[in-house]
Amino acid sequence: MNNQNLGKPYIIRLSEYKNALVRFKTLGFVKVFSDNLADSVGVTSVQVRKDFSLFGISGNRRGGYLVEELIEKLNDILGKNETQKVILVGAGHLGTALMKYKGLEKEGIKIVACFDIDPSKINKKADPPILPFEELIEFIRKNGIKIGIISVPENAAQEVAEKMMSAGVKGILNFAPIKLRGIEDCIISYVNIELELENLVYFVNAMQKSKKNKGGSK
Amino acid sequence: MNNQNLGKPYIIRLSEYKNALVRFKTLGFVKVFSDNLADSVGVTSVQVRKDFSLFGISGNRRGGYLVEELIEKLNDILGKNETQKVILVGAGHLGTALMKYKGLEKEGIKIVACFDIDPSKINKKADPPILPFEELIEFIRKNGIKIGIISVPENAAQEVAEKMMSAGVKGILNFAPIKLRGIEDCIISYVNIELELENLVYFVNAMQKSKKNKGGSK
DNA sequence: TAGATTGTTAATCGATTAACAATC
DNA sequence: TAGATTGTTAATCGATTAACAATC
Repeated sequence: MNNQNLGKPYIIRLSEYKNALVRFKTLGFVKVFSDNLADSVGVTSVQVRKDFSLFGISGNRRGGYLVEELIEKLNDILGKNETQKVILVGAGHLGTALMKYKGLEKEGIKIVACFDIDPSKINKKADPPILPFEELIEFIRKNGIKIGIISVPENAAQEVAEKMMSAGVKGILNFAPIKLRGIEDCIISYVNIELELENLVYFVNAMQKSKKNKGGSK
Repeated sequence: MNNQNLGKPYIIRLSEYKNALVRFKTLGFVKVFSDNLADSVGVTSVQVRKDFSLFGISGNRRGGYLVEELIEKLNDILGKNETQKVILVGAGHLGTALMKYKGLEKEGIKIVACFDIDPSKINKKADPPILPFEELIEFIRKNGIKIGIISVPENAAQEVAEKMMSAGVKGILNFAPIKLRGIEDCIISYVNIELELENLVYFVNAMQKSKKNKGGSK
């Protein structure tokens, strides 16, 4: 995804290192080398050490890093000490998939409520509850929500974003395939599945062509 | 999604320009300026012209670009002249959302079949049909499929990828939150929702902190 | 001690932006 | 012609990589 999103690629990598470390820990590892992390995340070991040095994380020369300690430090940097409460707008197919997805909770991210304009989708007893769109602003204010996910159709996304921002949301993850106009102090991030596929199509085609032109040599 | 994906960020942008142009066209535009495209995609107009020049696309000095013609050229570059047939493995919540999603067809991308190991999910009459996982390799070979989407749990993703590649798939879009070991002539792309959210959490936290430290000034 | 690994400084690479020339 | 816009060359910026010093 490349992509089109927030700068600072090393933050994404820190999350990836952290996830790899958690897997290493379940395997019983006590220490790791930058090489292990590099392999697991698909970067070079220099990259790993460089990223760590950016945040003052140091290991033991010759002895690698202590898994437990490193996870702790990374969680601290990434702000993962407390569960992040996020809201979701749009209870369509994708929204439902996100609500049902267990992977988020594992990362300390909890969808605390979903909102939709379709009255037939409202279900206040569900977990997370699906509430009427009109209650969005009040809910955000009351619960101090800082992060929202948008999974509504393209033509509704901008309005949803504006309501979120007006109520105090500071970070939006937008699945609608459209650029949102934001305000200065809100960070907007995108996941655009069409775009990812189109990109893949282009590179697959390009590869096939270049192979043909080279007359079948690799 | 920043990020973690294929290089060449301008290809993603070309898709974005193309999408914007399609919208302009429905609004009745006959020509556009690089400034219009820049605004709509969220880049500068120099970026737009630079990207075009990379592919030998030129407009009319003083007169902008003809919408129709530009769409044509971009579609040509992006390989969008014929419908792209892709397959999907994993008919869980996310997989189902992808099958139901109309946005792909609009972009000339068609999920022609889905595969799952759970017998209760098989439905050969559905559109797209949901077939047994054992039929994956044969289907790919018979239909010359080049692109596959993986939406299975983390621990199954590598096996699925290997089966796909062995049958001739050259591009994979992976939704499982794990790095896949690939082969030389297959391009692997990632969409990782947890990672996007964790990234957002970090930057929202960072912003809040920096605001506090500056004593409330913007 | 020698070897393996970390951590940092400098070089390289690629992408974006600035400056400006071309021209309708 | 003057003004607006395109298109290109050069400068800048940031991220990655190479080289190497430090040290357990």
